[in-house]
Amino acid sequence: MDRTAAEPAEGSLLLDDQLCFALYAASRAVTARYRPLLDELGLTYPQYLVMLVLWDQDSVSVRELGAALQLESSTLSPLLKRLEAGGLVTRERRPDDERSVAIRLTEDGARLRDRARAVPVAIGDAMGLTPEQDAMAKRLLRLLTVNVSDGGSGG
Amino acid sequence: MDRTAAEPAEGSLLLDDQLCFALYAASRAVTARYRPLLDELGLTYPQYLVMLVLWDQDSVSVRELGAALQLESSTLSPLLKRLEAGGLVTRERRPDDERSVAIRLTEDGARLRDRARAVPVAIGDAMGLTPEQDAMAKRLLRLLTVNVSDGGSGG
DNA sequence: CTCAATTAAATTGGGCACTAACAGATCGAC
DNA sequence: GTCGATCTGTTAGTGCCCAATTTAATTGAG
Repeated sequence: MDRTAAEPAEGSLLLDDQLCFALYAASRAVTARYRPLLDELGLTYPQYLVMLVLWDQDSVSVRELGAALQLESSTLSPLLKRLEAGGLVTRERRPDDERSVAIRLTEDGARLRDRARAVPVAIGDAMGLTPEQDAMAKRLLRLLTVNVSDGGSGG
Repeated sequence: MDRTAAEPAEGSLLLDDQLCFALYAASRAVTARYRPLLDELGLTYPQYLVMLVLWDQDSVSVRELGAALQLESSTLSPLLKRLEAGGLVTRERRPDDERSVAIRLTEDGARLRDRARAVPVAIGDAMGLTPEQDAMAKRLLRLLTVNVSDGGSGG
């Protein structure tokens, strides 16, 4: 079995031994790759993620968006105002609970979906992973996210 | 319906089909997990990454740091000024090439290394991946980073 | 029921990070 | 000495998190 590198020591402080750095670098590289594609749609990367949720399920509250994207409302509020200013969504208080704000697509926002369809195809192509590698990466990243989020220190 | 194992459609716009979202969420979750540990060291997460480089190799230029961390000088300059203000590093022009700025650890900065040793251990524990999963994740993330950075559209 | 306290949802403000675009200084070649 | 290239720093805009505030709904004591 050929192994790319030796097993790093348990408490290594070398940058290249850190999974966290590989994760951080990959995340920024992917976001950078999205940028020119999303520029054409007039979206930033987090805005694109919000639109993905709305294209799947229209009329969600800020709180529900935060739950889906694991983002705080203090991140979403200004972001949603920019989407509203761009004419892609509307924001209005829910009549039955005026603490909540319902986010809905405008016609422009709904129309953008067709143009956005090319984006994940192009990115998937650029990522250059086999379907098996893609599935494995998603599985590992979700496991990591769950473990790290749950305050669990269990191995 | 259960589509956890199903192969997502090529051009799916569902949030949960996107590897990019799994990556983005994992990256933020890991950073959040680091926060309380790094708070005790008086470091932010990117500052910690810079310190990892310096603990391995003292006296590096801004350019070299940028190459190691894949960050621009416009990110590093203010970050390094904060580290300098915190008394962890010094910045001075290189005598042989006064365009370059040499970043060096102060005694406090060097001393911090011992306290930092517990950090990757705690994080590794929280991540809860087996050594095989950890190695696989790093391998996939690096492959992803290279593919996505190289402008390659190859599959 | 009425009023105060508590909880919930969203917003606002401040600090750090990231990017793109630009400005200053220095080096090397000529 | 001039010119192009290199290295660093600065500025403006967005995103992210934390802490504090505002507004609305709920709960509890009388």
